Amino acid sequence: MKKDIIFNLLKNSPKSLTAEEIYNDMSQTTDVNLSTVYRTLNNLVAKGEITKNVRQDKIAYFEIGDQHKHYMICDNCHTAFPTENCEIDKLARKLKRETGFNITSHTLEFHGICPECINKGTNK
Amino acid sequence: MKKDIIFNLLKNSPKSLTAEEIYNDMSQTTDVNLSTVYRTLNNLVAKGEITKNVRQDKIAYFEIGDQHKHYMICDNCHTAFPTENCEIDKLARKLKRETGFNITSHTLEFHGICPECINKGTNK
DNA sequence: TTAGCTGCAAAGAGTTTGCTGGGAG
DNA sequence: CTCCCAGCAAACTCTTTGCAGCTAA
Repeated sequence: MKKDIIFNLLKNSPKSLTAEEIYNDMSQTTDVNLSTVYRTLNNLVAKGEITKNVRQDKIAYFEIGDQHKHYMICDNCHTAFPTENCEIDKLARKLKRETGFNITSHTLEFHGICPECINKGTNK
Repeated sequence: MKKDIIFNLLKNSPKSLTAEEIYNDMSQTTDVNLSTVYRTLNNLVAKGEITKNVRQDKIAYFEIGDQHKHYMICDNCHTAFPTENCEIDKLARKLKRETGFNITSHTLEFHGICPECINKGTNK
């Protein structure tokens, strides 16, 4: 089942993946259609097994539900650097308490220029 | 100049606006084209006068640069409730110090169900 | 047989772009 | 006269959907 292949790709990836990345990867060993990838991913999201996150580039990134990560994204080379420590949960709980809003998820994204691009002076 | 109309709409709005909202609003008094709205908004963003933020719904929201706000978005009624206090700047400074990444902006978005929808029990 | 996967092609939504005419300085 | 602004239509990108055939239980 292609669902398993997709799930495993996500499971073994250290970073979140786009539908296209998954499609390209799978294509090397399996016969797949992009629609199938999207459809499967949406199924997994609906089941709560994976997470979907739309970034500033308007592209949806998927990852296994439990590997909650935030990223620092370089506006020059577009690399996404994961940030482990998420102190937002504290803030979320505080907001929940103060407003009665039942917060179930959040997204956080930092933008700027990564050290490498700063050194290379390749900033546009 | 339509740029001024657009800028003022954003200036007088308590919340961030989408290109379409701006277009609809302007259309009542002025003759405009959606492309013009987009083009003007992108100009303003390039000049740093306004800010563009793509949310999970894949729609770009614009606001005046200095009114930095985050939102709690109800997944049921889709209303966006602004959150004033942004403690992310602290985190950003810390990350900058630890990683050398020059963070210039960030986005934060909370998702869940708002008090009103919880009470009404209209959750799907 | 019944239900759930697929592939394929077409549709959709939001946004961008090329080309052209117009108005401001 | 230049140059920037605006309108229009077409193009683009990522994603979704309808339809039909297949496959597994």
